[in-house]
Amino acid sequence: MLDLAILGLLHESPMHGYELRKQLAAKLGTIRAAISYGSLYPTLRRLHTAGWITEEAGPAAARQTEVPPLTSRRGRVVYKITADGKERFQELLAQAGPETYDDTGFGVHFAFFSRTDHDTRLRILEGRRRRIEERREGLRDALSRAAERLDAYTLELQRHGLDGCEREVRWLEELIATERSGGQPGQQSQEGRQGRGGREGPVT
Amino acid sequence: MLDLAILGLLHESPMHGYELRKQLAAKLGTIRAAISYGSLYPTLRRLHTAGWITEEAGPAAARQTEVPPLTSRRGRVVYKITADGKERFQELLAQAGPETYDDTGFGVHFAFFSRTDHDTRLRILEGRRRRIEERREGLRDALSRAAERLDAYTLELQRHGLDGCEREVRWLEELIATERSGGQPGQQSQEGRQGRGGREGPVT
DNA sequence: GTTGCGATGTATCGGCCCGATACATCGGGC
DNA sequence: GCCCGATGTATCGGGCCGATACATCGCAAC
Repeated sequence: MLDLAILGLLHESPMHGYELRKQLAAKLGTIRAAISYGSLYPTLRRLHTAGWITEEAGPAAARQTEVPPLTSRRGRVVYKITADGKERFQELLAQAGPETYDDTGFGVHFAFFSRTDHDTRLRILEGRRRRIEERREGLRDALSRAAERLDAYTLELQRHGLDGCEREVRWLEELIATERSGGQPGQQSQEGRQGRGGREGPVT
Repeated sequence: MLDLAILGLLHESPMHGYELRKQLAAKLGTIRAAISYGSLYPTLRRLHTAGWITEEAGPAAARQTEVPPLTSRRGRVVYKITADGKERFQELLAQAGPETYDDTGFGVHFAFFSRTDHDTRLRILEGRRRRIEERREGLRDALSRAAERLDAYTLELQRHGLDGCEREVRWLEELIATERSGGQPGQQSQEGRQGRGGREGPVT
């Protein structure tokens, strides 16, 4: 999953690790806290070994190449996607396994939807919807069957979860409808959206 | 986190691993998919080593004690909480670190709120609210600052995340208000709740 | 002017947890 | 009589996290 996210960001522009982490947090902040360095650097190494990215000494280190490193000077490393990496990125984008529909997997795929083709987008949205619907049904069953056997707080947790599922399904329905009509998300199709943060430009 | 959940369930009644996993899924299904055996058994072993639970041969194995195990017969193992374990459980319930406020940590704590004292409940609910409010502010900033630089799908993901935060905060506000007034969740304080799944019995 | 602090930056280590896999029992349907 | 799905215990490789260490740079306070 990290592979996809990193390849996707490096596809936009080369970067060093620290910057990568910040961008990752900005792009995926809604779905996962913040990727830790303990994951980032090993993953970058793995991607490098596989030939999907290159590692180059950045300006900070290059500045010092003439002076031999007295105190083992560690420069910044700039990572760059390769042609193979771009291919791999497309491959990861298109393939939709079970892990594509869980919270994290779906979030990462969705974040790169502008680079994904129409059919794949639709397939992933529908797969995700099915997944959430199953979770919702499970919750509904649990609530109607075992309502008396659970304490008030567990019950409230289930109800809140059920609400969340219903909200998620509505959101997905809207996205699927927009997708089928060939539009992009963001231009309000219904009355239910007041101008929040950014953009409310005219229909493209 | 698993420690707390397992100890909490074993506090209700002794169980073997398979049953434990099912109950865990039922109780925490809204917050984490389903605890895997690759986590469960090592954790149980750890709890046993620490002296917080005991492992006993269950009926299926006991039935065969007279016949020497020809084919290394593996019986079911029943786990039971000890006095130390109950103490540890209370300790884990009361202590609220940063990880108490993330999605999983909060969910697990909340699921055992009926065994948590009033003050701790309030402290955790408020800590969680603060956490979500911070996430919400970060998202709001990102949306107002970088709206033009993001593609439509990333933007939509942020908006959906922001909605989720606002919903979560409203939910927490309600719970905090209920908590302060000394009530239990579930008895609708506002008009906004129609009878869904289970229970709408009279006030206890 | 130096001292100290927060942001930038790279990297590892122990440990939790997951998914896949293996193996064994048992009840019931075909 | 046979297979299949539910029940049940257990391990292994690997991904990812939190804590930690180390190093540089700009800037503000003293």
